[in-house]
Amino acid sequence: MVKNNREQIHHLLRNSHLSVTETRVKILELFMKSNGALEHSDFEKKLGQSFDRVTIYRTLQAFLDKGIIHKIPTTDTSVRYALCKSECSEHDHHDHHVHFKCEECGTTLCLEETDVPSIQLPKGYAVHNVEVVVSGVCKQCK
Amino acid sequence: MVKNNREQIHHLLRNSHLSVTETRVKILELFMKSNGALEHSDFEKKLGQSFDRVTIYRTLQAFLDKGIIHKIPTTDTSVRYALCKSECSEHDHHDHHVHFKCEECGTTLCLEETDVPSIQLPKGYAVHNVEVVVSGVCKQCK
DNA sequence: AATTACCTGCAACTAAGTTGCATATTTCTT
DNA sequence: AAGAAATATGCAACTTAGTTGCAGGTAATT
Ligand SMILES: [Mn+2]
Ligand SMILES: [Mn+2]
Ligand SMILES: [Zn+2]
Ligand SMILES: [Zn+2]
Repeated sequence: MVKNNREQIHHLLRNSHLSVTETRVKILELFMKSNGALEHSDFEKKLGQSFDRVTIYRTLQAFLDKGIIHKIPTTDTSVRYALCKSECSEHDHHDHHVHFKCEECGTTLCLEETDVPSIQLPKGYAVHNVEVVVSGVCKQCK
Repeated sequence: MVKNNREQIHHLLRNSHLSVTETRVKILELFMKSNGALEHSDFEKKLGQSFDRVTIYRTLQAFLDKGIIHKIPTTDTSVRYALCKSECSEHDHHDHHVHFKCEECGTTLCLEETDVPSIQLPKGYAVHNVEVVVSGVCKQCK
């Protein structure tokens, strides 16, 4: 039997020891139905003014802490967020996939199938994490 | 005969069709003597209040446009800048090296010797640029 | 030295992010 | 199912980041 979204979300939140609130459910629904990564302003736009800005900041921070979402690096000041699809948990993210930013449509995608390569650094550096962000033109825009 | 810094800077600016001004020289000197990448607040700190914030923004933007500096992606809202050591020019950056962020001291470094690997994306994506940011512990901090 | 081109500082504004605290909502306990 | 405890939210107030127009200043060109 297939769980519906609401149920999934409920379990996700409970497993992360977060209480189930309207804001959190709405934001998770947004993540689930959206194609690419989302940035803060997307939430303000898509949720209208039904939720306070501060609540959205705090919700995203909570999701990050619990390993529900991850950040994607950018060269501008925006911060992009996407759902963790692997089994991330509190303080233990392992989203070892490549991210793609389309220069045409602006969408940022998680390429779950594309692993980050291992990088050989000069002697003396300890590597903890490798982020790869590719930019170019996406399938849709070609 | 070895050129001194001032002369180098002068030539760099003239070659980029930028006039030689105090702000630009000071900011380039800062880049040259600093170890890692710099962010906007570093300039305000290190230059004191001798220059207007706006001037610093515009100076960095001009350097970016001319291929004198490049940005380094981060997962926070800060933007880091570093000198281009390869032969970048107006609207044509090619800094194909890996960046390293130390989790201990916070320094962000250009690892000029470490090339970014080529990445094989799923069919349908056109790749224009690949950014690699490694985090971990640097030589000094180990 | 004068003219032109370009750069800078200021003011005013918009957007982004943080913190403390009172109130509201959710969860736990009985 | 009701009350107590724990947690989340909204608001206000504040800080930091970034943008734009414009007047005056500095650098380059002749
Ligand atoms: Mn991702
Ligand atoms: Mn670099
Ligand atoms: Zn696209
Ligand atoms: Zn370090």
